[in-house]
Amino acid sequence: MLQLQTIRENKESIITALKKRNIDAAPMIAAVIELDEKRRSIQTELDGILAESNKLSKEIGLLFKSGKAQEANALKEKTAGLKETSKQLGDDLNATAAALQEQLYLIPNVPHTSVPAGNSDADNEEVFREGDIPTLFEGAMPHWELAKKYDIIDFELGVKITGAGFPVYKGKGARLQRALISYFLDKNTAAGYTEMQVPHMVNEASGYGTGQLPDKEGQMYHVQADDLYLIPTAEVPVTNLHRDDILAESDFPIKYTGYTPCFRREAGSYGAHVRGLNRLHQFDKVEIVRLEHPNNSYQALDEMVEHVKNILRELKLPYRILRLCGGDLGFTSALTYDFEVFSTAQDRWLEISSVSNFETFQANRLKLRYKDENGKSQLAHTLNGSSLALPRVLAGILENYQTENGIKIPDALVPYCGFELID
RNA sequence: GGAGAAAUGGCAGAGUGGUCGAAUGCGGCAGUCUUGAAAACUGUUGAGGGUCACACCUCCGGGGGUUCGAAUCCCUCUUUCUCCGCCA
Repeated sequence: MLQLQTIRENKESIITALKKRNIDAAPMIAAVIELDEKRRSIQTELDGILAESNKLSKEIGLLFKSGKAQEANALKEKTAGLKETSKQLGDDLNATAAALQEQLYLIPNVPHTSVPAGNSDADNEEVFREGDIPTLFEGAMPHWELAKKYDIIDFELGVKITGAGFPVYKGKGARLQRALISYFLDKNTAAGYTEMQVPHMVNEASGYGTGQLPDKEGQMYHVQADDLYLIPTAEVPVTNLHRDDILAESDFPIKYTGYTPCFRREAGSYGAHVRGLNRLHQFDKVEIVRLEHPNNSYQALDEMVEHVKNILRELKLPYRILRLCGGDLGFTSALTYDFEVFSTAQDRWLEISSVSNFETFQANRLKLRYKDENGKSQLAHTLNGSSLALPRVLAGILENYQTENGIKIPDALVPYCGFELID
């Protein structure tokens, strides 16, 4: 959520910047400004009436104390009208504030100046590429066939017990999953991220805090009996750890990592690109989250990108980094780098990590602030990234490391797996 | 699941209808003293709206109500604690 003050002061530049997202924000901004002005004028009027009625109440108290009941009762009558008006104004104020809030929720984050214009993922800008794309032997398979051949992931069993998009990992497949989780967590904690285990369900306030609500309501599984949401990413519970906090400048940086399963309804997804591990309703992910001073957040973003690079380098997977264009940029993000691993057998790139700076967009919803050197409250910056999402890393490993004798385990993972080959 | 108690500023903890945005202690910050630090002493120290700045307004777990007036009374929800039951 953008800050009102920022909108008031930078109306034109916000509208211009949001054009990169291919939206005309002018009507929304105009609505916000109008509602804001209305809200403030109602507030001013209401404040005056409340001030008067506060004053009268005090006088009445004093009159009663000094035994002047008659005068007191006369004043009481005066307050009746004020009460009526203030009730009405109060209702007005609430309605206007709610409408304003609703309108603010509709406006996405302002893209960073480096974000390229564009409509779709075709317009994303490749900024880095590394690693050799292996030459596979004749008869190399995509991961869903490998999974079946070596009996390490069973999609049908998942369908039986739950439904499509809920795979069952078996034997060495399960062990490799666990190995990846431990390996990622170790890499992240070694880089100074504190490991956290958080709930896998969150309440509504948390959903609003990081921006999944109300924008992506239909993407989350909602447990209606208890009004809780299954998390679509660890970003939600981890970032919300500091909802409503006021930090000291010296608290920065705050760096967390956490492993969680992630649940996504993926309503409307279909086709070849959702085969196998490419798109799931439940998958595992290790996330990194940072809370930063605004002056340092872009440096932090670069550090996160370097960190993820190091992991992919160590896994010896061919990958590239894209700077997302305005049309592909998430609602809450100001700048996002996507990491993609090349799937040799599928001959396409698979997104395995997304690293973003949300600037103050989430912090404003979270009321996540810090005290600056003048003792004033300022919004912090929040960032997060996958480090890393398991299914597509697994797909990349299976497909790129396959040999005629089985699937080799990347050297870095052998100590975690306890075996070198899936055969 | 049943019975009872409670929720107040960063923390602890007073406050049961007006003089309370809230005593006191701890912590934080600034100053005095000191070569420096500690101790001691003095001052200061919640959040939000509003204003050029003041004024002013709102907030004592959330929501609603009673009253001229609510941290204080009533209703309701949530959470925590104690006892009982159940349980990985």
